[in-house]
Amino acid sequence: MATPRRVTLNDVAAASGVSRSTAGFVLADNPNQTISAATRDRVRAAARELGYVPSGVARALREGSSRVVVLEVDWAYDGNYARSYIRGLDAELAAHGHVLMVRHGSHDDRATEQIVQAIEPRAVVRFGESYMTGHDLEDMGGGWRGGLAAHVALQIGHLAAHGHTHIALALPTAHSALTEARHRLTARHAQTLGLPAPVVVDLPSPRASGTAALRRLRGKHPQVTAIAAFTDEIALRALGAARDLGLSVPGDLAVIGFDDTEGGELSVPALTSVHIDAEVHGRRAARSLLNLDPGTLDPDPGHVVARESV
Amino acid sequence: MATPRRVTLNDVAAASGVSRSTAGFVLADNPNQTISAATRDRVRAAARELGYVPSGVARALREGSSRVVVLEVDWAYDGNYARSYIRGLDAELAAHGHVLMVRHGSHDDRATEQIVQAIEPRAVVRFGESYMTGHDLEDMGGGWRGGLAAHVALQIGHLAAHGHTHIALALPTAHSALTEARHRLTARHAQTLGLPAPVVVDLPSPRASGTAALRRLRGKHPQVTAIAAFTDEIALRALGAARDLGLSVPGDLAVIGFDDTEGGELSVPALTSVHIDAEVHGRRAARSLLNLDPGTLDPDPGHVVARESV
DNA sequence: CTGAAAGCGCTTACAG
DNA sequence: CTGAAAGCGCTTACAG
Repeated sequence: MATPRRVTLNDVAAASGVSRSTAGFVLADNPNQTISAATRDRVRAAARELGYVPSGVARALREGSSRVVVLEVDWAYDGNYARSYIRGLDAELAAHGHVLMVRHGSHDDRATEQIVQAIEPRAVVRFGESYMTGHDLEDMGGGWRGGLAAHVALQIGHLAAHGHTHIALALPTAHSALTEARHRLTARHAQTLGLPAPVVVDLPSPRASGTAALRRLRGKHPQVTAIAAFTDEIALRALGAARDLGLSVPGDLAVIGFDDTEGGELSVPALTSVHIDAEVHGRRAARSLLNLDPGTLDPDPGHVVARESV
Repeated sequence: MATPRRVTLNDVAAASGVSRSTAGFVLADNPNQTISAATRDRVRAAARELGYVPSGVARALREGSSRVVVLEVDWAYDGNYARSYIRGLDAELAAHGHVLMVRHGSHDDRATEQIVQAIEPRAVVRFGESYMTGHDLEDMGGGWRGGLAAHVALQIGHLAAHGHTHIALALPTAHSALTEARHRLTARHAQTLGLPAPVVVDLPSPRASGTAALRRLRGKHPQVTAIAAFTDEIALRALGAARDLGLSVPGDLAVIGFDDTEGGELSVPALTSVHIDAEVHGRRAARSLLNLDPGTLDPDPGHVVARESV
């Protein structure tokens, strides 16, 4: 079973009776070359007929980088944000002849280095990066219009609208630029609303540890009546801990999630959360990476899904 | 800011005063060439000093495929199986100079084709494939020893041990080779235990649909006292549906998950599930892909985490 | 309007 | 023990 030899540009050239150069110019739609319509048609037909697909590897060697974009993500993510972001990024890259690959796990520089050496991607993106900054994204990334700041405002605003003033922000154990940004934005919005600065709490897994952490929080900060969680996952831990402590939710303690997962829809009580559609974030990130005009797509503003936990 | 030109084999050869060929032979540890120890040392030192890293792209062009392995995964997965599988696969590939990349989303052939064209990976693996088959994996993949069959036996056996005889298997809406395998293996093990063939049920999202589906199941198959779910995620839907119907768990209906997620630990009632560590599966899949000796690693047999739902 | 040629960086059969 | 050379498949400046 010899692997069928791949169809190359040479084959296309031979089949259409032109030189490889000419075939290449036609297929690349090279604007600095004028090729007769007849030749163009012949070359295109031959390419189609032979099922010619350019070798990405050869192209990458020639051009200095491949048409691959690598997205680095940490482990925990299953919310709507990640899914829709990746969907958007993927679709937009595909529309411009690029391919998205994701790299999982904790990312030290050595691993990234290895990938760069292995496939020389056009770009390496860290998940969540454009969500925080968005400098060049006209207020879309970290901004107040459909960005992280806006989503934080939705979360804290919902709690405030239900009369909560002393809020704890539950962040994951491992800090990152994104947790910092969340903290900063949350504090800023609380201030805007005239609320005291939120205290930060770590509600770790497994369940018993989370419960212990919530008990400590209640002891140290008895005024806290609501928890704003970094993710639904962490909000679910808050729910479990509250239950272990015999606290009623939302009576004794309100809990609001972030990024609306299915787990939140099914929890007891059902979790109130911020729903975020990041497809446009993904699309714009793709365009920005490819140095294309960002376009006029507006990010979805997000909304609170009010269920039972606030 | 001119990008610092990459260090090539030519640079190493020049720096150590040998030809490119000789440098190449040394760095590849080519066994058909005898190179004097002095030369070898000079070349190695120069490579180290210059920070030489071979270009994966050039190598791929020359060798016909890159040292990249692509893992295709569908969307929903966040259990221990996937994490540990990917961890093992990644580590083992890395140990042999390869890099793992994952491709997300539903995988039509066109997308796969594009990736193959773009980076010519050494292999493309579908997530879960080796879990089902495992022909060449000495009973490890689909087999009864630390494989899918064994894990299914754990799940159904736990239900049987609690006196359940009429079991429903909750499969995802979208069928695949893996759902087929689960069904087949579940039916087989039920038969082994002398139980009637399990009925299959689809408990879809959103919550209301899942509830309706469970109601129909109860109407049609009133004898069913337990649900064995394809994943924890689906088990959680069963829990939500049972709650909506006023059913007590496990009193009126027992539910057992699969692949032990954090969501199951936090649910109400807490979910009993099958815990699976697939690191060895991942490692052996890597070795098999690379045509290496599978080694002597034994897969973790898995175990039931008994909580409150059975 | 079209073609011959160079070169991206590597591996390795072949000739000394 | 070491080197000159071919070739993987592409793109594109240059010469006709």
